[in-house]
Amino acid sequence: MQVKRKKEKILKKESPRAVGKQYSFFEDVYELVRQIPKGRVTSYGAIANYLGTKLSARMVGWAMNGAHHVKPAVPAQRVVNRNGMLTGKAHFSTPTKMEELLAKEKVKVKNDTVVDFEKLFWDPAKELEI
DNA sequence: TTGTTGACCTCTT
DNA sequence: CAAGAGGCCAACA
Repeated sequence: MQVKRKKEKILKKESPRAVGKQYSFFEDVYELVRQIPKGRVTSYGAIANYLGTKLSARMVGWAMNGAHHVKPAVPAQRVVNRNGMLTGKAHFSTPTKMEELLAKEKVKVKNDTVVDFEKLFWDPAKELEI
């Protein structure tokens, strides 16, 4: 994973355990998510896959869990599951926050699912050319 | 310190 | 075709 891992010092209080490592899955996830273009979306699996461990898509979700109190803000609303469903909307400040944020980016959401998900899908492996 | 859980994905029955 | 289980890593009790 040749992600632009800037030697930032995030994960201060977020990942006490990761402090010793300096870098972690989370950091890479945040970096990647921040690079998602406006109006585009991607999936947990794609991120996990890009980072090398496609089997740890769950961790991407965990990373998002802490994304709320991380700065700069991580556009977690652009990350959905494989079906384009807003599974993590419940974790936002309000259940509709995620949908609203996407709406501002001209991303249509219907029944908690991103419309034209396949078209708006942003594959990091391709866009960033691993 | 060990065990359970979690915003998921994929393979197997 | 539908349902179940496994697997990754980190946080929390």
